[in-house]
Amino acid sequence: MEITHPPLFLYERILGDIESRIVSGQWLPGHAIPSETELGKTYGCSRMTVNKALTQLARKGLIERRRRTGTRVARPRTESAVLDVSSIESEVLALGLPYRYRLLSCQQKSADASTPSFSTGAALLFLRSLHFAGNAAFCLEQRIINLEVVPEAKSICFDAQPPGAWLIQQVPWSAASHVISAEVADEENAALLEVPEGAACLVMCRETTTPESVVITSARLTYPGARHTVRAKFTPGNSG
Amino acid sequence: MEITHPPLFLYERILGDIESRIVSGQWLPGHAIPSETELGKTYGCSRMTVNKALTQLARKGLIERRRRTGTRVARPRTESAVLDVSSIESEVLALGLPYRYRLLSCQQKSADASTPSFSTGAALLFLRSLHFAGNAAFCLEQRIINLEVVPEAKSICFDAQPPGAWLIQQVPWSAASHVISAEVADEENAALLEVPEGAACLVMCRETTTPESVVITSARLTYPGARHTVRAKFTPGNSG
DNA sequence: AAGTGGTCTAGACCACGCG
DNA sequence: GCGTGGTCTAGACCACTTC
Repeated sequence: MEITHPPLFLYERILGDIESRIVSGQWLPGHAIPSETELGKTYGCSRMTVNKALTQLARKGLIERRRRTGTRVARPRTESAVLDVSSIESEVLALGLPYRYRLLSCQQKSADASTPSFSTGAALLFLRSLHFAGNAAFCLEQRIINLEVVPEAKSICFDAQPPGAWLIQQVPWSAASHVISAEVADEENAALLEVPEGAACLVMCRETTTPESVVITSARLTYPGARHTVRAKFTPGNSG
Repeated sequence: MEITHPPLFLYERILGDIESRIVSGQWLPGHAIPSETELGKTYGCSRMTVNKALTQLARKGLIERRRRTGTRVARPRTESAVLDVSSIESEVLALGLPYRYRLLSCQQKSADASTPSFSTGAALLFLRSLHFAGNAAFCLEQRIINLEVVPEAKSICFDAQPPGAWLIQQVPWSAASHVISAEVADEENAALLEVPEGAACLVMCRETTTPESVVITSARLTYPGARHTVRAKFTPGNSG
């Protein structure tokens, strides 16, 4: 499917060409994109047409434009532009509390029926870790990393560095989907999060995928419901 | 605060002028906006400059443009562009289940310390209702409507029509903020939602405000955690 | 047929930021 | 200085839709 191309305008073609080079990883974050005049010559069109394409890409956040230095591929700053969740560390610091992180476990296993998001047999890295705000437990993270896509993760030590922070540096532009739900804490999670057994928890599951729809990583974040909320603000026209 | 306007470009001025007329309710949904050529004469500029402003407004979804018939103020189709929650009815229908609605209670009271979002003394309408998907309870809605802003609500019968569906027709463009959290069901809510007492529930609180930051309505939606999730999808560049 | 939006042009000038 | 992006122009042609 996905045959939506009838009479493509020139600026749409330019936009699509550049976007696919970025999203495929061919042009990595920091890569210099030709100037408007150069692209105008390449496509045999005026600078205004090129400008229209590049301006829209900049508004989307895929590229960063500066005078004199030119246009470069931007580096993703958040795991989700929808919910604006950059990292748990910055969430905690935004509350004015000191941030601390502890790795609970880390092991390598192959994908099977219990991990339907990953193709069977793929090498996976399973991580469990706790994030603290001040002295209180803030969030329990259960992370799976697809080593077929990010083999470098094998040789990284996640004792000091949370996997989310490392991954956001590694993986170029990618898509993410979220599902938020509510659960009561079982005995184990209650002990870890320092809440009574049966307390309500907010669970956020995030899956990040490559343009080819291969899951790069899945994160399951469990927050004590009484201590955490997800906020979203909307003023008309924030999506333009 | 909010003095960020130093050297405003002309297209930004045009865009802002039109946006504020829409968002203030001066131009209601359906209102015809002058054509590009007319606006070009009004502002003493070329059509391209007007086009840049109007194109951006159309991308934001505030206006709808059609050839020959011209440009009109769009009508909001969702209570939140961020979470894409149009109405509970369409949520249920999207699951392929028949939708049913029942009003539990409806009473008028004045704002006091228990309703900090509304200025003290304001006339408020309190509604409690249940939404069903098939035969199962889907969501408990606790709604407060500010009658100072929407006095028409006094004479509306919410027995058959959910308040959210009615409000979205009434109120023009407005801003909404969301807070999502988790709670366990107390005895009353458990009975209404047909879940065991102590079950985890997802609670979404939404406040819709006028441009002057007066709260029009507040909605507290309680979903059985096991039966409902909030989904958000993100592909790079959806916000451009 | 007429008027609308949509794209595109081949110029222009300016502001910025690096050398 | 000089090259970059950013805006703006005064035209143009086309597609579409209603009349």
